[in-house]
Amino acid sequence: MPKVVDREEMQHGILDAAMQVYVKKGYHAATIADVAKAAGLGKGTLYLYFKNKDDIAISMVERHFKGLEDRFFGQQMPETLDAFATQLSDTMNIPDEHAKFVRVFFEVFGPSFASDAFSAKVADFFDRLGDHYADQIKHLQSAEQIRKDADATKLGRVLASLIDGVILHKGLFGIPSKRHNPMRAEAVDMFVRGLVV
Amino acid sequence: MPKVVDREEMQHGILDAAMQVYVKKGYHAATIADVAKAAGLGKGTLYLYFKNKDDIAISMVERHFKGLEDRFFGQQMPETLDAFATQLSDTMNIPDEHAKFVRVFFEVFGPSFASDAFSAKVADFFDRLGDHYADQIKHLQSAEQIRKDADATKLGRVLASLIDGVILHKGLFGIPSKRHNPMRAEAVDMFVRGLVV
DNA sequence: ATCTTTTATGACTGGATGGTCAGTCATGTA
DNA sequence: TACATGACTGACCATCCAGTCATAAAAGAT
Repeated sequence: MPKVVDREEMQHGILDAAMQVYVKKGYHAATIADVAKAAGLGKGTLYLYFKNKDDIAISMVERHFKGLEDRFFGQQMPETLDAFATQLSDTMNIPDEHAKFVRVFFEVFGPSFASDAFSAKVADFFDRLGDHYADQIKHLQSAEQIRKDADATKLGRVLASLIDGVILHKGLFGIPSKRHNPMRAEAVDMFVRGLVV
Repeated sequence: MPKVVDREEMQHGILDAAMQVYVKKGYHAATIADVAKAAGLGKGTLYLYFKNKDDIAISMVERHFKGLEDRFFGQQMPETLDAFATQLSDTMNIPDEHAKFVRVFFEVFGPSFASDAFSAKVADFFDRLGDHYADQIKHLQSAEQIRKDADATKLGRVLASLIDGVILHKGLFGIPSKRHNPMRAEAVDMFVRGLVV
């Protein structure tokens, strides 16, 4: 048997390298040669693992969104308002590498939002997130933790926007944690105040 | 005197055409020829009014941000919490043409955020917006309209993020007004509830 | 009419880069 | 040691497009 390579591991390595390059130079300014160099590979080698430049970008987003999915949806149902608040705060405390990705994502996929299909796909993510929060709000309502006249569905969707806004601002403007932390706290506090009985 | 043309009017027309093209195809996919055609001009003519492709993008953003400046800062000091709420709701009710611009903006300038100078400039806009809202919150506090223990500065900045989040979501996902309106209302309500005495 | 200056044009060019492929290398098998 | 096969490479090519420029058109002045 000849030389054997773990394809997935290779792809991961290339994506890591690509990410570094894209965050630094931007996707369009970066050439395939740049990415290859950063990955310590020849240009042609990349094409053994990815179909073309677009394929790299798409794979990158898929890998990234998989991570987000866990982050946003992988929480347990909170039993108290305090627990909910803590979860929200944690969710908004996005790691730097995710934050930096925001820029690349919009550079690459900004134009894709012109397509209804693509747009719908991302919108769906936030709709589901809204629903997810709505469920938690409803749960807290039935547990008598928060006021019952709040419209859980709408509120969930707004919460998704709020969280996304806070995260995007960190990602785009590179707000350092020191400044971002109190902003998070205040955002959660603002929201929570609207919920107390 | 020979033929005379209103430069500014010409530039405006070109920017309008460019905007249409960019929103539809994306900035990088669009060629100068596309823009020229949309503007009903020859390719070379564009170079009489703009130095190069970048210049078009930059001028576009400048014109756009000037509009935003008015939109965000051109409000009078609210005397009641209700008035404040109405203003906020109006601010978030962004016109479609502004909303669509969001995508183009991020496509073109996403990578620019890697530069500290650029990033600082945009961040400054939102810091000023935060301060602007902080002033209004303070004013309402001294007018005994809202609770006095709220930290106006932090709250102002969070409000800026919230508003931006809501606007971005409309722009990026193309949420139609019919769905966006109740979201706005809920966002304002959520915020206002955190302010009542 | 004709002259003069500004405005308009689009064929052309030079540089850049995504993707290919003919050839080389590495590794395990017989 | 010879062989087989997958992994790797980078020079090369075909394409694309921003920006230029030689030429033509437009329009006010006289």
